[in-house]
Amino acid sequence: MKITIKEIAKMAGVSTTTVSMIINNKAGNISQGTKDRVLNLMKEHNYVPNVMARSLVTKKTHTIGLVIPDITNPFFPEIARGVEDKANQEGYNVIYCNTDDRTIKEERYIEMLLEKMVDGIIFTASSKRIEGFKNPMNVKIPVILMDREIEFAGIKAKITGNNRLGAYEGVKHLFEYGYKRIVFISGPLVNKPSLDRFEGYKKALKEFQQQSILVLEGDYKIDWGYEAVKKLIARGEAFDGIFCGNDLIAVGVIKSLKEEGLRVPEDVGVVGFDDIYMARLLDPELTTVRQPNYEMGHRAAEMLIDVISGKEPDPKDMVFDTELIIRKSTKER
Amino acid sequence: MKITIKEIAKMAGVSTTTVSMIINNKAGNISQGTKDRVLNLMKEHNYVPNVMARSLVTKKTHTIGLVIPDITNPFFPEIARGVEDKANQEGYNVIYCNTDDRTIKEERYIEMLLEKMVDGIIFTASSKRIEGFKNPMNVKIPVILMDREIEFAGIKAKITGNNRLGAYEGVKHLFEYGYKRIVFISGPLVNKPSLDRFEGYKKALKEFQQQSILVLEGDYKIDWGYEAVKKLIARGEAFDGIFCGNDLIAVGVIKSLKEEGLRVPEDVGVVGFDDIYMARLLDPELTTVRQPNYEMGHRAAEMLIDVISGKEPDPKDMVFDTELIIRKSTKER
DNA sequence: GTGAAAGCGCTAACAT
DNA sequence: ATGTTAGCGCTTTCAC
Repeated sequence: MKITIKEIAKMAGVSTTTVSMIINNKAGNISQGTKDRVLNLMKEHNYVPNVMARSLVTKKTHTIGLVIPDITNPFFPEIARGVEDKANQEGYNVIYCNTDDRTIKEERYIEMLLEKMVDGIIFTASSKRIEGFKNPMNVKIPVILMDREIEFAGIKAKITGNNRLGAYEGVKHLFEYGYKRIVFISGPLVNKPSLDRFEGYKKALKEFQQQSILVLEGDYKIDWGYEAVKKLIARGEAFDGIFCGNDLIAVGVIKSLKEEGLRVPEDVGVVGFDDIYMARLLDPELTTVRQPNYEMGHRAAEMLIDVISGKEPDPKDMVFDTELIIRKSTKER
Repeated sequence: MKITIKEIAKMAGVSTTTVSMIINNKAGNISQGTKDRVLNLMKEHNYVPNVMARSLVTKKTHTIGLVIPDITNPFFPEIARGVEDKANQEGYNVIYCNTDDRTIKEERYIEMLLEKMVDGIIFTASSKRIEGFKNPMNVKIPVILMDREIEFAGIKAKITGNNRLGAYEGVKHLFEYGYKRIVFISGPLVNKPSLDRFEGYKKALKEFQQQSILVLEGDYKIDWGYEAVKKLIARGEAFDGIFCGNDLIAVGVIKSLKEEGLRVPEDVGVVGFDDIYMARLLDPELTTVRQPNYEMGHRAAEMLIDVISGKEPDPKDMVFDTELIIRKSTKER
C-alpha cells in the first residue's frame, strides 16, 4: 500500500493539516524547520498524494475530455496534439472520445465524462448534428466548441477557422489561375462550417461571374470525392476546377480524375481544405486552404483551462485565419 | 450540487447500503419492491454516483492510460482506436499520452498516470529506448507492451507483429518479382522490431543469394526515406529494390526516386511496412507488409482489462501475423 | 505556527 | 431482506 499523508504526519510529529498545507504550497506560516522536515520525509518515502481523495474534496480532477469524431481521420490528430500539449503543460490529462460522428455516442461519452468529473470538455460535434445538444444532466462544467458550432448548455467559447473567407480565397485562387467553371464538392451541408464554405464559394462565383452554382453534397470522405467526380462526368457536366469541402474529398477527387484520364492541374485544377499532413504527399501535391489545427487545439485547451481556473476566456469566440497554400494541383494558365 | 446516495436512501426510507447494493447489482436479496422504489427515485432525481468517492474505496478508476510516441504519426491512430473501442465497450475511458519518442516524457507521463490511479497502461515505448524502464515508483498496475519490447516492472504481456517474418516476406516478394539487388532503409536499429525486420531482410538475402547486405539506418520518418535515396545515389550504389523500415520511409523513398527520374515500379521496386492509411493513396499505391494495428490495439485493451479484472491473460505474449499487400509499387518482371 | 475535527460520497464487513 | 458502522485519504474551517 502506498504511504499516506497521515503516516508522513505521524513521522514528522505534526498534524495532517500541516502536511497538507505544505503539499499545496499554502505553507505561508509554517516554520522552515517543519517544512523541511516534512518535505524530506516525503522525498524519502516517495510520497504521492492520492488524487482521488483530493478530488473528492476539491471537486477538481485535472482531467479534461476531448470529444472528436474520429482520431483516424487525419484532420484530428493535430488538433488533439495541440490540446494535449497544452493540457499536459498545465498539469492536465486528456481523455479522448471518438464518436464516429454518431450523436448517440456523443451523448454517451459526454455522460461518461461528466461522471468521471472531468473539469471541462473540448467538443467537436458530429458534422451531421444539426439540432442542439440535449444532454440529460445539466452540464455544469465548461465546454469549448472546436470547429463546429452547436447549441449546448455550458458553452464557454467557440473556436473555428474562418471557413467563409478560406473557401472564398480558395475558389478565387482557381479563378485567378484561369480556371473558368468551378464545382464545389461539399460535405454535408447541414452545419455551420460547411455552410460557410458554401457561402465563400458563392461569393467568389459572384465576383468572377460564374452563373451556375455547381455543388454536390456528400460526406467528408475520400470515397465521396471519388464518386462525385464520376457523377459529374456521367452527367456530362462541364468543369475545369474543383473546390473540395476538405482534403480527404480532394484525395478521392484527384484519384478519380486521374482514372478518367484528366490531368491535374492541366485539365482540372483542384483545391482542398484543411491542409492535412497527407496533402503534400499527394501527386500532384495539393493546393489547399490551411487551417491552423494544432494551434486551434492548443488555444482551445488554453481557454478551457483558463475558464476552469476561474478566469473568463478573453475573446469568447475565436476565429482563426486560414491560409492558402499553393502547391501543384493548380497551375496558372 | 448533485444528489447523493444518502439523499436517495433517505427518500426511499432505506439505508445507503441498500441503495449502494442496488446500484452495483449486488441486490441479490433485496425485495423487488424496495429495488423498484429506489430505482425510480434514482431515475427521477437523475442520480449519478460519484465515481471519485467510489474509486476512493474500490481503488478502481475504470480508466486506462495509452502511452504512445505521437498520435500525429499515422501509425498510431488505428491502434488507438482499437484500444479505445474495446475500452469503451467495457466501460473504460482512456487517457492518451504522447511522448514524442522522448524517454523523459515517457517517465513523466507514467508518473502522472500512476498518480491518477489508472487501472492499467498500454505502452508503446520510444523506438530509441534501449535500456529498460527505470520508473521511480514501483509500478504495481498491469502494463501491456505494444509493438515495442522493453524491460519494465509490472509487464503483463507483449503484443507485437511478426516483424521478422513480415520483413522476410516483403523482401522475398521483391526477389520473386525479379528485383535483384535489394537495399534496406531502416529505422533506428536499436529496438526489437527494427532488429527483427533486419533479420528478416537478411534471411531473404541469404535465401536468394544476394551477397551484400545493404542497410541504411535512420529514423522512421518521411524525410529519412527521402534522404536515404539521395545518399544511395550519391555514392553510386547499385540497387533495383528497396525494402523500407516502415511506410513513412517508403513515402519519402518514392518521392525521392521520382525526383531522381527513377520509375517505380519499373526501375525500382518499393515495399513498405505497416500499411498505414496513406499507403494506398500514394502514386503508385504502395506494396507493403500489413500489421493489423486496429486489432492489435483492440486485443491489447482486451488483455489489459482481463488482467485488471483478475483474469490472467490467456497467451501472455501475442505475435500477430503480418500480411503482404501487393499493390503497385512492385511489379513482376 | 500548528492541530482537532468534520466531512467529501461511497463501499463493505458485520450485524440483525 | 436491510441497517450500522467504519473507513478510503485528503482538505478545510476554526480554534488555540
